[in-house]
Amino acid sequence: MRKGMLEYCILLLIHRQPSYANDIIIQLKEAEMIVVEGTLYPLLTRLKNDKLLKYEWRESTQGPPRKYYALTLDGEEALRQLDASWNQLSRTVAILKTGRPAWEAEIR
Amino acid sequence: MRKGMLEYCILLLIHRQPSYANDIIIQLKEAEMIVVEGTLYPLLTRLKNDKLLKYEWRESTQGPPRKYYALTLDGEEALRQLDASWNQLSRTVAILKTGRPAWEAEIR
DNA sequence: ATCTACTACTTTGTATTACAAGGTAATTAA
DNA sequence: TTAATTACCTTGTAATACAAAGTAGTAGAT
Repeated sequence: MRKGMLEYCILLLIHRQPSYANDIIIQLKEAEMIVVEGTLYPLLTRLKNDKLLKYEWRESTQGPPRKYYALTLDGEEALRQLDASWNQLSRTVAILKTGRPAWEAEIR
Repeated sequence: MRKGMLEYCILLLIHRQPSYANDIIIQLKEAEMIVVEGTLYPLLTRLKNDKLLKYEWRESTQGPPRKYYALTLDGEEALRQLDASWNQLSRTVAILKTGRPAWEAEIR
């Protein structure tokens, strides 16, 4: 069920604050979405190639430098699209649960 | 983003009322989730093989007989699991949108 | 100085989900 | 008997995510 959600979650997260891979893994874990490196790195690379993300190298006080990712303008636009898709998906589930659209759920 | 959601949506729908393939496509379309035959039939077959669904043949007044699918006990249990996963996913998105869990969203 | 541990990033192979396209078979109507 | 309709099924492909293994830069201990 989580498939395809990861991209959305990552864009949400980076939209709040530029982050590097380990930041992202930790923050997703706090939101109870477990992700491993082997999933995350290829996805970040793809999002960068698709021009939704950009990155800059930043020095770390304890270890090698890190790629800090941030949204591009295209990324902001993609995030708005994904917000819309998520809202649509929520409505779909609500309809399928009740048999009618959520906005008329209160009708007796 | 919809990946993996289809199984949940189908179980939700069949839980409400036993249905055959075309019923399911129409009801999903009403809930604004578009699915085609080539996706649905293999999925129904898999869910049957996994013992989450069972079916019975029913005559139709205008055409060949139809396979009406219904949930098995295992299917009901799987649906409860998927409900929990969906609720978790909703919480995750809420957390990632605000930076904090939804249940403390009202704190000023 | 160099060895070790740690951190960060990367690659390869595999399973799963969904779609596109095309195909088979039963029923009804012309 | 042919054509149209309905219902179900199969094959090949793309995308997502994971497991596992690998590469390389930095810091600290000896």
